[in-house]
Amino acid sequence: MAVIKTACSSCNLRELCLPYGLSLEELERLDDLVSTRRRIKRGDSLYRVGETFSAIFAIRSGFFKTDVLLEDGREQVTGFQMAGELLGLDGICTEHHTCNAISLEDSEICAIPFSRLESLSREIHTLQNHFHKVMSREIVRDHGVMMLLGTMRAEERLAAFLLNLSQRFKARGFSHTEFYLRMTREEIGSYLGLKLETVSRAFSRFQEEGYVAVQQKHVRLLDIDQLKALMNHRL
Amino acid sequence: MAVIKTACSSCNLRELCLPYGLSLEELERLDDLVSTRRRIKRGDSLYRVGETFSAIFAIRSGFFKTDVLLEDGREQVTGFQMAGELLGLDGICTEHHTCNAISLEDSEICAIPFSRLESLSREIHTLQNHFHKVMSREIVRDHGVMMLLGTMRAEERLAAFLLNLSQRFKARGFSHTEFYLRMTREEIGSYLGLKLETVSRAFSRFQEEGYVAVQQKHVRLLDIDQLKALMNHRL
DNA sequence: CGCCAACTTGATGGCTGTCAAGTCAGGTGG
DNA sequence: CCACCTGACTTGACAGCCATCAAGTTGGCG
Repeated sequence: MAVIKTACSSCNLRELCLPYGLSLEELERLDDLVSTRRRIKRGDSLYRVGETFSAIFAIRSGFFKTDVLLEDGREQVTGFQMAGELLGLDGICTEHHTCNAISLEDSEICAIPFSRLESLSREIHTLQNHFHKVMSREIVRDHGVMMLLGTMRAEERLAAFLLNLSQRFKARGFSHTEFYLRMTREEIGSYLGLKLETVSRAFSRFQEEGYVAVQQKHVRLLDIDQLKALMNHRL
Repeated sequence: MAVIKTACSSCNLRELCLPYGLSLEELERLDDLVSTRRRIKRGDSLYRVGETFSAIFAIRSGFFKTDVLLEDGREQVTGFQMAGELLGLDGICTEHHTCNAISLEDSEICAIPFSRLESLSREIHTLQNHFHKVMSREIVRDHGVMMLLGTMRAEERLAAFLLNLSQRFKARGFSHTEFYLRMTREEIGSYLGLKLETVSRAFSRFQEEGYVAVQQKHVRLLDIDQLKALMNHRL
């Protein structure tokens, strides 16, 4: 677990991450707060259910999943997170983490001690408001997932999932039509409320229809409009 | 839309609602902020998708649902809210509401202008932290719903739903074994990702098994342990 | 009293889960 | 460098849960 000094002011994710909208002077104050950067190896967890919560984490590079486990072993993946996104918001309410955060590739995160974040956001209005927006965005995102799980059929869910990834890669300057999936079919399935075989079959059908080209974890979106249509109506 | 002056300091929900943990002096400052109480008639909406967000709302009495609509008409109920709970957190991130909040019985709400809530929580640490916890709790709650929608079967979902209501009524001093459902079978179904017929059948089976006694919207929980067992394992 | 929305119950079908076999890709060790 | 091994993935056959369609019942309200 390497620890490196980091600086938001020089981070190229600052327009996506917590610093969004801050002035230079404010940025420097945030630098003091973001104390440590940590490397997390693929497969390792950043935090686990039950651990005491003391910091939220910004992903500097890499890819994570969060999941919740039921007593009988069933797993629900609650989200996939990429660079610039925050992890750990679930821990605020009970001061203990309520899900597991597991890295899906070698990653780097910035730890932000929560009590100090609260102090600073009492002083910097912009930071306070932005943090509230980030939490609210998480709530809205969750509502989208509930919609997906509650009303959509298998292929609609997968289309929505791919389009969401596409958009997020685009926002980070990567190709929005071609990318590698960091997660397994089983993890996609868990997120979408489907079995891995169903995910696999949906991929195959998308390929037959010419909407996507899939080879294992490599995906190319060939017809985004069709995917959108498929997600909205039911064709 | 009647407007009445209200006071957190004299509200009997203050231990459940936003004032939780505040000192008397702090409570009085919150009173200044919670400007208006409003009555919402059954079936009316408190806010709708797209409206500009300016305040969050605390439910003083009554019962609400929040829902999201898909272009093709599909509805997902994202939650049911009762006295002491907050509505409108979804609107913070875009400054526009992203779901509809509809009252399921005649209700009263307190409007809390959001910018003033932010100001005050920059001054009152306790209020700031409590507000963060409320938002975080909402995120955790959503994860629970995702688990429910993603991994549970119809009867498990209904059992989880009934037990959740039971617990929340209990926290408000009402019977946790006997209550009226404010929502229709269709709304329960939408929340649980099921069709109304499936909800109805699950109720009937619970009744046959002696777990509950149902008559339309009146529910009595007869065997809470069995319901819990049904939710966790799969029997 | 009659209407209508909400609910219950039955019959049928289809989507997705389950079980099983086989393929593919990447990593390890000889 | 190649053979082997393992985990991830694909594909097929079948089954079951829940959706759909349909008819009938109940209860509340004008």
